[in-house]
Amino acid sequence: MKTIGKLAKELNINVETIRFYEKKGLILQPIKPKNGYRLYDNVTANQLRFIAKAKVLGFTLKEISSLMSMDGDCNQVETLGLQKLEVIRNKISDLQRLEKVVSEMTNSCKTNKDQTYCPIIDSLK
Amino acid sequence: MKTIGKLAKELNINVETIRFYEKKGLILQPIKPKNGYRLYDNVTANQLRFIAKAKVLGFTLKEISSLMSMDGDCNQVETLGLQKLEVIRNKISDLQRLEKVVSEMTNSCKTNKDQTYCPIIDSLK
DNA sequence: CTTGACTCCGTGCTTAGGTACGGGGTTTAT
DNA sequence: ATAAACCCCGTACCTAAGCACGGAGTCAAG
Repeated sequence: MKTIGKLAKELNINVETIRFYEKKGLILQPIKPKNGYRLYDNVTANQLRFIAKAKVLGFTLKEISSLMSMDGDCNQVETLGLQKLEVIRNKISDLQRLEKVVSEMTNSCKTNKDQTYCPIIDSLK
Repeated sequence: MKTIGKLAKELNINVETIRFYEKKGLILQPIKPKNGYRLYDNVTANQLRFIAKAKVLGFTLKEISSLMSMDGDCNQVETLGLQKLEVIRNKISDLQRLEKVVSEMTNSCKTNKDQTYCPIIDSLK
C-alpha cells in the first residue's frame, strides 16, 4: 500500500493528475484511513498504467473510461477501436491535403525571384 | 462602409469573432463615428478573407498574425511555411503509427474466438 | 413615438487534460 | 520537539478559438 506521492513517483505521473483521474471517474478513490490519506494497491497502479498506454495510442480520457468499463467485452472494444480508426484516418487525409497545399506554396516561394511579391501571401488574398 | 453586422453577414463570420480578431490584433479597429459604431471598408473585409483562408490551411491565429505582419517578405513567409510543413508531417507520421497499432488491435479482435478475453484490453495491460 | 433591430463593452463559458496555489492537518526524520 | 516533507480540498489558471449573455445606448421604420 502506497500513498499517492509514492505511487505518482513510481508511475512518473503527477500527484494532481491521479486525483484528477479520480475526479473524472477513471479510477476509484481508494481506502482512506483515519488520517484521510489515500492508500493505493497494485490494482490502481495497473489501471494507471493502462491509462498511460491508451493515452499514448491517442485515446481520450473519455474513451479510456469506456474501454475500462467494457471490462473485456471484445465486440464493444472492437467497435470503439474501429471508430477511433476512422477518426484517425480522416485526420490523416486532412493533414495530407494540407501538406500538399503548404508544400506547393513553399516550393513556389523557392522559385520566386521577385522580392516585391510572395506567392504564398498572394494565394491567400 | 459597413457596420459590423453587415460585414459579418457578408463574410459569414460571427460578429463576436470580428471583435475577437480585433482584440487579438489581427485586424485594426476601424474608424468609429460619433455613435461609436465600427465602420468597415474593403481593406478589413479582405483581411478577414485572408484570415479565413489561412485558417482552413491549418495556420493558427498567431501564425496568421505573423503572416500578415510579414507583409510580403517572401523569405520570412517561406520559413514559416516550412515550419508549418514540418509540424504537419510529424503529425501525419504520429497518426500513421497510431493507425497501424489500432488497426492491428481491431484485427486481432476480429479473429478472436474467446469471449472471456479481449486482445485489445490485454495489450494495454 | 415607440418598437425592434443593431451596436457597444466586459465578463463568463466552452473542450481537454491537466498544473499551480493556498491554507490547513499529518507524518517522519533529526 | 521541531522542521521538512507529505497529504487534504477546492479553486483558479493554462491554451485555442471563439460563443453567449446582459445591460445600456442608438438607429430606422411605421
